[in-house]
Amino acid sequence: MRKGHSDLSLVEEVSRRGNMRESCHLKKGPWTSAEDAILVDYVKKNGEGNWNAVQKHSGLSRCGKSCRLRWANHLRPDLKKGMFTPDEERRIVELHAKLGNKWARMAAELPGRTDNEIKNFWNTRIKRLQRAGLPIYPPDVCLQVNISQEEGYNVASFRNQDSFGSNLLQSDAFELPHVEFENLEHNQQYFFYSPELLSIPPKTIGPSHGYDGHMFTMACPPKHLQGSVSNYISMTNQLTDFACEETYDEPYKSSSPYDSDFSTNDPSSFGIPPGTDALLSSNFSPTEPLSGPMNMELPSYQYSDYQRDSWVNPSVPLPLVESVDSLIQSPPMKRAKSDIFTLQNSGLLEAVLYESQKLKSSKDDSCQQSSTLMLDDVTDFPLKDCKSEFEAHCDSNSPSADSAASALSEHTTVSGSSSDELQFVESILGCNDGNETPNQMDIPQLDDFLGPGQFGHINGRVREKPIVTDVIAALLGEDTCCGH
DNA sequence: AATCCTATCAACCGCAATACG
DNA sequence: GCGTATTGCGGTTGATAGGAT
Repeated sequence: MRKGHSDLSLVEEVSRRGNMRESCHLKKGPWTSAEDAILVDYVKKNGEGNWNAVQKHSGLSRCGKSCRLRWANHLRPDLKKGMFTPDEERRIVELHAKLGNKWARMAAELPGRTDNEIKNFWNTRIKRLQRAGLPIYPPDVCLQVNISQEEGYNVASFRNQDSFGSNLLQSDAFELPHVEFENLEHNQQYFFYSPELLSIPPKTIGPSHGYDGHMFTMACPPKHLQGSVSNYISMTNQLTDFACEETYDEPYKSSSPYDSDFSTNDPSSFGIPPGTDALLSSNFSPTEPLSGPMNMELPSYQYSDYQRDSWVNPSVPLPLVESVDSLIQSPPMKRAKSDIFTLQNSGLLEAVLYESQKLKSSKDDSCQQSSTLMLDDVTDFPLKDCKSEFEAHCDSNSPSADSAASALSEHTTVSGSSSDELQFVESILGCNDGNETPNQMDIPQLDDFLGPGQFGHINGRVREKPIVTDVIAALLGEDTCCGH
C-alpha cells in the first residue's frame, strides 16, 4: 500500500549509498527501485544465497537479511503478484487450520506467494473476523480438518513424529481436555450461519472474499457496538435471557439487525476447528469482545487417543467443534443466575470456571440431564495422566502449545485483573477457603507448554505465569479436591 | 476541509536452526 | 565439540492510503 515511495534516480541513490557507507550505516526502510535493480543484477550474476556478500560486492548498503527478504518477497521472478484468488484464500484457511501460524510452510504450498504475504493476509483477516465476531474457519474447513484428523490420527504417529509433512495433523500435539456440548451444534447451525446473518450486506469487507456464505460474507457490527463492553454485556444479558427462555428446537431468530449481528459477536468457538483449543477461541472473550491486540495464533488441530478414551462417550459422535468456549455461547436448557453472571463477564477463565461450577452443581442437581457434560467421563478425568501427557507430548514449539500459552497470557493480561480473577475463582470454587493452595503438583505449568525460559514477554507484556498457573491450579484443584 | 480511524503492506527485529570452519 | 556466520521464520512495527466522521 505504500504507493508514494519516491524512486530515487540511480545517481541520487549511488550518492546516498556513498554517504551511508561513509557513515558506516546500513540503510533501512523502503527499498528504492535502484536498490532493487542492484540486487536483481547481483542475484542474476551470483545466484541466491550468501546474502551478506551482496552488501560487500554490490555496494548495496543493505544487510544480508534485508536483501534476502527483499528478494524473497518482492524481486523473485516467480512471485505471483496481486490479490489472493478465492482458491488461494481457501487454501490458506485450510492450511492454517492444519498448521497454525506456519507461514513459511503455507507459502510452500502456495506457489508464488510469500510467507509475509500470507501472514499479512491472515492477520488482517483475523482482525476483521474478530471485529465481526465471526469464526475463523468456515464450517466446511472444520469438517475437512476434522475428517483428515479422524482418518490420519493414530497413537503411533502421535508419539513418533517421523513424517510430519505427510500428516500435518499429527504434529504439534497439544491436548486440552475438551468437553462435549450438544448445544454447540445448535449454535453453529442457528446462531451463526443463520440465513438472516448471511443475508446481512457485507458492510466493510475487505478485498476479494472467497467464502460467500461463510466467513467472508461478514457483517461488521455497528460501530457503536464495537468496543463497547457495556453494550456487549447488555446484549449478552438479552441473549442469555433469551436463551434461557427458548427451546432450542427452534432456530434462533433475531429480531433486529443488531441482534443478528450480536449473535455473531457471541464469543464462541464457531468456526474454530476442534483442537484449535478452547483457549484460543477464548480470544473472543467478552472481557474484550471486539478490540484490542490479540495473539491470534491458531494452532493445528488434533486429539489424542487418550482424549478420546477419556472423554468421548463412544456412543456419541464427536461434535464438529469442541471448545470450552462453547460454554459461553452454548444455550443452556437451564441456567442459574450465577451462570449468567459468569457468562457476562467471562473470558476463558470464566468459561472454564463456569464449566467447573457446572460440574460441581451438576452432581447435586437433579437436572443433570440438561447438562451436556458427560459427567462420567469428566469425573474420571485423570489429572496426573493428563499432566504426563502434556509433559510427554507437548512440544514447546508446537503451534498449539504456543497458541494456548499465548491465549492464556493474553487473557490474563488483557483482563487486567488477574488477582481479582483468582479471588473470583476461589470464591466460586469454594473449596479453597482462601487458605488452601490448590494441588499444583498435578497441574501442568505453563512452562510445560512453552519450555523453560520462554516466559519473557508476549506482545511486550510480561507473562503472568504465576497467576495463570494459580488460576488453572485452582480450577483443576476444584476437580481434585471435590472428591475425584 | 480537517481529523481520526482502519486496513494494508513492507520491512525490521529477535530468535532458532543450520552450515561451516 | 565449539564458536561463528548465515539463513529462515514468526512476530511486530511503522508508513501510507483511503474511508468515515
